[in-house]
Amino acid sequence: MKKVSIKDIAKEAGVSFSTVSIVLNGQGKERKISDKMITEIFKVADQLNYRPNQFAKSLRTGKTFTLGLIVDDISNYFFGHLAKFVEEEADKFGYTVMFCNSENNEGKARNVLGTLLDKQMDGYIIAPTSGMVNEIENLVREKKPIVLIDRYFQNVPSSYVTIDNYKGAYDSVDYLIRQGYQKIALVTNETDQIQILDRVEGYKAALRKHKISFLPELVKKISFKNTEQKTIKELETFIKAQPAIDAILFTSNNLGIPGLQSLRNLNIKIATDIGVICFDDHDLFRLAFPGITVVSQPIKTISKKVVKLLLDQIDGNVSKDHQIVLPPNLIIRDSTPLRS
Amino acid sequence: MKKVSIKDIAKEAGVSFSTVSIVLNGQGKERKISDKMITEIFKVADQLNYRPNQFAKSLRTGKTFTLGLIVDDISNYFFGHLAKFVEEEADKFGYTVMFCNSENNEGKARNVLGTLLDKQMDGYIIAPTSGMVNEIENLVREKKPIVLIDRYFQNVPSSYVTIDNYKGAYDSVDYLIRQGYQKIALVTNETDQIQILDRVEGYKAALRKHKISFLPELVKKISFKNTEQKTIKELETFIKAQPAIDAILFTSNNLGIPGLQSLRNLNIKIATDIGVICFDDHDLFRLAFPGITVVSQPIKTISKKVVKLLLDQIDGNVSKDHQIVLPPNLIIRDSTPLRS
DNA sequence: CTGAAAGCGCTTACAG
DNA sequence: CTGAAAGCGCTTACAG
Repeated sequence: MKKVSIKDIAKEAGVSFSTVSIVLNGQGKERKISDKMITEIFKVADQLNYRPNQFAKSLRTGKTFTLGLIVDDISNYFFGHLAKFVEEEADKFGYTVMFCNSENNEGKARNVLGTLLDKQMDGYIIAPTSGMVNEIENLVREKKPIVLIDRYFQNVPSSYVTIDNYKGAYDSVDYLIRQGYQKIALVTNETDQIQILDRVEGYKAALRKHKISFLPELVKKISFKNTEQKTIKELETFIKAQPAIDAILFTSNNLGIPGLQSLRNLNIKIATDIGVICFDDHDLFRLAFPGITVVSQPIKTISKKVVKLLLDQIDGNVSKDHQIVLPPNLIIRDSTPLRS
Repeated sequence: MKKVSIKDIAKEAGVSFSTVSIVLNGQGKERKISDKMITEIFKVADQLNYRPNQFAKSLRTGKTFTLGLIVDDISNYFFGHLAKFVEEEADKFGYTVMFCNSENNEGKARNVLGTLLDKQMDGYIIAPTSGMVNEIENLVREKKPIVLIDRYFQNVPSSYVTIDNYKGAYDSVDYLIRQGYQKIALVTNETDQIQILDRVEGYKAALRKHKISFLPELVKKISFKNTEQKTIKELETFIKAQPAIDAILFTSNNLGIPGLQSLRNLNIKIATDIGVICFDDHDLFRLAFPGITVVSQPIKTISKKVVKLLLDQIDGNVSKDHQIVLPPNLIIRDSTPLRS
């Protein structure tokens, strides 16, 4: 079961192996190789079940037809679906994808980026951790094809695709207030990542618009390092300490899901006792009873845009519009009824 | 920003590039390269920020330090978590993982396997579709490192890691009957995949044990090709047609989640009106109200075993116990109360 | 102790 | 129309 190479085909077909290479790469016609030779070579290649050695190819051409994807956590609803659609889209163009989880942790993120760089991906799709600014800056400077997702760095001129996070939060809070909620808590992560900061700003702006004063004690920040259990406990404590709260905006799934658990533990009824909105849709929110109102991201569109942007860079076509901000979608369910 | 190679280091350090290669591969000591040379070479490599070209390496050594993972759908709870843990585990040993979705579709599955083969993964982790028997058989015959997950082929002597699906279903139905349920429906997929067939067998066996006769009309089979909407509709029709049903066992998430939706649409109350158990845990089942009783798979353990088995094969250590069947875990929640 | 050389499997100017 | 040759960046016997 020896691996068959271009030489084996050459021997079998009675030509030099350069000719084989040319034909197999579809340049037979333009190089005026005789038709019968072309047919013959393809036949032999087929018979021997030839599969080109990709290393050799990559070593020569520098291309790998592989995209690197770094996300926080692939088992997360948002990133899992993103990964799926990215793979689907990349597959259409003959690319495969290699994924790594950063666990939202600087060290791990830098390591996996290093590994992907060593394996010379043709392009990179990265949800960057805060500490990666320098690495990303370098990649951009070196003109490596790269598209950031979910967040970006304001001072780094990279391509990215995100949603309008400010608007997502603004619309949610505006909607809550119109529904009659007044004491709206914000549960968010302790981070300087732009997508989170924008959500916080959107929250504040909506309060301002309605002349409701911003109360720092209604904002709870959770560390990325928390276990889910710890988050649940912290949220219980927070909610108990602020009994006047009549609604909560969670800035992510990772917060909203334990949040639901905390509310259940405290025996606080969603909709009846408290309004709830969460960023990012999820099967749970769709099917929970009551259904949870969410700010949903158009994950499929994001994935398509990301792959498009990246392949354009790889192919040397500079996209003029390489920083894409998509509109979020407020999906109203039963967790935010009119406040009586 | 030219890529620095081993030659650049050699020139800088004033030695031949073979020496550099030897030192960088940590064989300096045993090849008795002088200590100062070793230090010098490492220093230069560091200064020049040298990163070895992996193609060249792979071309010579045949190793890629990459594992290929083929799952039905990475955005699925079970496979997403599996992928995460596999990556985590592989990372510990210096391997990265390339993933592909088969979409449970023969053509796609065969394609992605071909691509991974071309890219010469060091090993393969595959949730095989039914049509892949021949491909898997070939891989096994060619002694390619491979471990199947979630299901396997009875006539192919490959490594695999699954749970005891028969027992999972048996225990669930046995439990339901002890709780007083009598008319237990089974909602499953239309497939000949072993993990599903085993679940069906477990269901039948438990009925037999309790001398409840098996009624074919209580079994609903759903096609993998269905959209979620179609499944919801089909399940509504099925449930309406069998009003005597007092419990349902769903053999997978992809069935249970639309199932919950169907029940809601029909205004049938889980726990009060009907008992529900589903295969594979999920955030939704944990936090739904009422919480859904599930047959949970030890995903982390599965992932560890899979990677262990695969790396053993890669390293040429034949594991005696290469077909692992782990016990499932019946997690009892509120969807299966004592039937009054 | 260290270096020259072959070779992994390709692609691609170049020559004829 | 087709082939000989160089080279991508490494590793690894082999020689001295």
